[in-house]
Amino acid sequence: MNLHDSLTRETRRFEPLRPGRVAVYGCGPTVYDFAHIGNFRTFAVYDLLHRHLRRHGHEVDFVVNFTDVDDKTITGAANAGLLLGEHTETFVDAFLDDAETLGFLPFSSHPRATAYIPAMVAFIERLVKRGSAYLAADGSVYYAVPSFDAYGRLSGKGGDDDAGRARIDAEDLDKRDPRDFALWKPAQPVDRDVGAVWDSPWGLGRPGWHLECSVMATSLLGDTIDIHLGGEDLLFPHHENEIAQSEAATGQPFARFWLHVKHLKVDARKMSKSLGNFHTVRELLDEGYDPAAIRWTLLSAHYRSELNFTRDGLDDATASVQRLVDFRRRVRDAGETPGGATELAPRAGEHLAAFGRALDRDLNVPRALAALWTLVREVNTALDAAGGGMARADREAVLDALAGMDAVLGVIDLAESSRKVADTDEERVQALVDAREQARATRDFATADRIRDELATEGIRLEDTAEGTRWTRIRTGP
RNA sequence: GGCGCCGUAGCCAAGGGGUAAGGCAGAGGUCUGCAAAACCUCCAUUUGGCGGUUCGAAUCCGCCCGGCGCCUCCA
Repeated sequence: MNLHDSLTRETRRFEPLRPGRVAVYGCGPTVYDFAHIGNFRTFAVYDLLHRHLRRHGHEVDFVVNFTDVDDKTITGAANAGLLLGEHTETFVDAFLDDAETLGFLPFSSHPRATAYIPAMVAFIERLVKRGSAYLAADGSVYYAVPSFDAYGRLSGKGGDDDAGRARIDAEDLDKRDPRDFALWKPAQPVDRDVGAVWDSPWGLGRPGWHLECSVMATSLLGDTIDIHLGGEDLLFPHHENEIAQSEAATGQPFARFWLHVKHLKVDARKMSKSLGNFHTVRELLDEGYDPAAIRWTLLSAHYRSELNFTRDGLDDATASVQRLVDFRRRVRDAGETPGGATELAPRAGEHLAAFGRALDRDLNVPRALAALWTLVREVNTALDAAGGGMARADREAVLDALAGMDAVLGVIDLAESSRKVADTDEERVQALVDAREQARATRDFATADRIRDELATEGIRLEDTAEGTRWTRIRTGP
């Protein structure tokens, strides 16, 4: 498969450093609030990559951290009158809930920054020893950017002639270079209030944000990882700083591929609380949207393209997901016709292969979806022509192809699970459907249509077929 | 100001030197008591505008217009 590497700005073939085992690190949420739909676009792409790597037969060590100590988490805890851990726990749990809602495969591990403080201290000591970091008069330990020649290679920013250099103000006076960044910060009163202080050779304090990811990544995955992911905003300075720290400490290349996910916009504007277009997953669920439709929407554009998140888009996605659910059900329920496989079986295999090839091209989901819809249309056409039946071998091949595609898309089972009805409800619906059948038998269409309309308002769709009336719970959006 | 990205039909969205994938919506049709679902047909001589390179450009180059991101611990 090929992936686009932000560092070299080229798309090239990806092979794991260790055959069959891929080491991936994705910058995770800062747990100071509920993650929003934009955050989840990025994480949905993590899940997409995770699933596709597994489709390739790789074992994947996929680490997604929780940043549970930084300015925002500390401020949030202080405002809530809680200890840091008490405050962040809520949002850690919420993230894991939302991830499950959106059908994410469990990641290999979710390290919390606060669990890696000793490793961070040791990491800083190595950097100080190597002359890459220094203790400043204010008690902070800073990374010395000028000591790292390759600084700026990833982002094209941060050269010593950069305009940002002018950004020197009072708080930077203790730095040797304005680009230097904190690895360790001395304890402030608010830090002590919420319990965000740890001991170190430089006194009580807490780690700098950039350091956290370098330490968790190298601790869990080794000095050189295969793929490092993040939102596009993290390219500078976060990822630039991660490279500088990690490579200075280990002497090894840090990440072989850097993938950056483009931000989504909402109604063509940047998402922000002031514009009122700030959505969380749970809010969208409360409005009645299907989790599978949200997932579909987040994945439907290429990850390096801007994605405009709209209600219309969610409605489109709802329809697409419903069509897939209907399709799988139709194939599963199809009557069996005698004989062996026809041309349908090899065609299904070809479409699955095309689907995989598209994803191999830097996770090109839109192109992959074209293969999916071609499969759907060809099989539906064949079913129509054959009066709704198909050969067993064909059906198995089609279902295998569909399962192979959905192993990456992950929407069909997710959609089915949100369409379950309670048993009692089922009896009531069936009774109404039976009553309608009686009415139809006597050509009392007024009654029949009234029942159908009533059920429609509950999201129950009726279909009169040659084998009788079938009913299905569908999703049509809020 | 510095660095970078984007502009494809009503909407969403691929392609990225060889003659515009796919989905949604819409129109007509098959099926149906009527529907629904499904299928068939139609739906961009054209890819923000103007030039240029080329046998050939949506794809390359230049300029212009419009939108956006990063440079502030926002995914």
